[in-house]
Amino acid sequence: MDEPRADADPDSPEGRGGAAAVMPAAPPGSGRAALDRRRIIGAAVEFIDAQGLAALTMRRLGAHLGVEAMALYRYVPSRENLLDGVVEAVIDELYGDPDVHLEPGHGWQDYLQRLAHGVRRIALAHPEVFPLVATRPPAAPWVRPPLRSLRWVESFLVALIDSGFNQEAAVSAYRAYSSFLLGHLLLEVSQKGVAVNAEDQPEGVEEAQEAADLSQYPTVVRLESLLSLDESAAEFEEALENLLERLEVVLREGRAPRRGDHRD
Amino acid sequence: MDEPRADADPDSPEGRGGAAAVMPAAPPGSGRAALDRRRIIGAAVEFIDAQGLAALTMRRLGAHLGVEAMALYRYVPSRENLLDGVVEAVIDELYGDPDVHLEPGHGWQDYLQRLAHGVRRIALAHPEVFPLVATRPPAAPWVRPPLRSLRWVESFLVALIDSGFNQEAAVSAYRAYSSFLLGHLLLEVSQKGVAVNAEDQPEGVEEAQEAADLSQYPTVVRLESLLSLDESAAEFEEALENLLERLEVVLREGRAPRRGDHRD
DNA sequence: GCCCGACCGTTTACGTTGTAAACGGGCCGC
DNA sequence: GCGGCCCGTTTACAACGTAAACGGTCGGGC
Repeated sequence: MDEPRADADPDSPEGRGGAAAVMPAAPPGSGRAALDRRRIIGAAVEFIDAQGLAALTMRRLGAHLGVEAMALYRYVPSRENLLDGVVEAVIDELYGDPDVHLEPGHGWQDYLQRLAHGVRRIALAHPEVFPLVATRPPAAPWVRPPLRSLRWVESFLVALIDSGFNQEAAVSAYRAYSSFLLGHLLLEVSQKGVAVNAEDQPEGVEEAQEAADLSQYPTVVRLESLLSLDESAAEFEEALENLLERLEVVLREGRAPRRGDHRD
Repeated sequence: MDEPRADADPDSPEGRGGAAAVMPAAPPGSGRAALDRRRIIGAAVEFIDAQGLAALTMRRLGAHLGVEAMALYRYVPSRENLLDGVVEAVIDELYGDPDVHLEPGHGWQDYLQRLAHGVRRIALAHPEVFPLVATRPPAAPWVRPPLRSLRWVESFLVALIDSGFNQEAAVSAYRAYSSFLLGHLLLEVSQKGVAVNAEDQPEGVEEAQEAADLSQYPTVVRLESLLSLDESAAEFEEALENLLERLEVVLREGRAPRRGDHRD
């Protein structure tokens, strides 16, 4: 069971080394491993990946670390702050990804491609965490999900400006890129979540009743197999390429991608 | 304060009649208004809009309705189910929107435009509810947020197929459309949420410290005013038009928008 | 006219949650 | 060797979601 497939998604966790996790610098002989903020947050990520966000409780997380709940409060001021830390830790995995670079050595398109796939890899590795990445209120208005890190925003803007984008175009590209990633990845992980929930209760009774309801929606029924196909990887790639092409036009025309209404 | 501006966003709540709310059919002389599922869900939407999702408690919602918490359980099996109802009620506001039609009378582009703006109006009217719309696990894999209603999925597919899209193209368009809406609107409401939170604590101390941190990100600092500009309406419009153009090409070429790699 | 069961909101109760506060033990420098 | 500090535990409490029992207020059958 669970063997890697030939046509595996290059961003899926199985397609790579396996645990691309946050890895709290493991215990190098430290006996039982001392508690500290990083270890706690790492354990929280693990826990959410395994049990889901709703199951994360201070007491349960404590138990997972072999400690009482209150011990966590010496390193983490509150559960809310812990969740902020979880979000930060997860997107910080980008720094450890050898395929994503802070500086564009091979052009801005290569840079954006690598960055996008890096974020997608994170989303797929932590499907239960990603909705948190998507919805937690950002620290500042211009730090947008899912790229919620000043360092990446800076990197992004510099990369594009250095490649010839003017300021307005770079900022505009940042926004378009953010919504592209957010929409595609949130949809993808939410769909994945449904898939695993669905194989939990194959009861039969509910299925029949649900299918009966469907009689009012003949087109949905007719296209059900098409609709159920998971082509997320291809769609992601296609939409990303389309976005890059759009940005290329913007760059070549040297304008901000404003209301240009060339409708032909 | 709070007066409508000249360049008002046509999808913003102030730009239209005001409360586009769910309106639980008001009390037509029924004294104190009987409890029922619709009224409870309507009150929940109101409550979340006003106080935020985290503040919604069975006891508080009961109090808001002049009733004890346990009374709600006669009409709603659980808080989780109540939230599902909230999501459903909010997207069902689409049916009451006179500018959105279930059937495309003026072509598929008009149909998609109206639908998109209808959803955007809902997102802006209920910014605290929209993340719920975006992240709650859908009932079936092909019911995607934010258009989480079989009736609208059916309507969407029929509209496109009747307009000449083949089945694959219609399904593909449904996916692209969903992620477009999800990404743009989630980003927009999350940004709006930060804006209102930001004007709560203008302390000065934190601001200075935060600004100090920014010294490492000179480009972000330099572009701060550009980054803070809210051009959501224009960006939404532009991305929507781009999507429609893409779909138009797909339609004209009579292909499914698969891996076509014409890279020129 | 009376009574009875159905409806529907209240009361009470329980286990779980996040977190404040007091506690105590083991290790360190003096 | 001993006082203080670091850090995990204990105890405590208010608030939560919800199960169960309760009671009042009806409308209809005898």
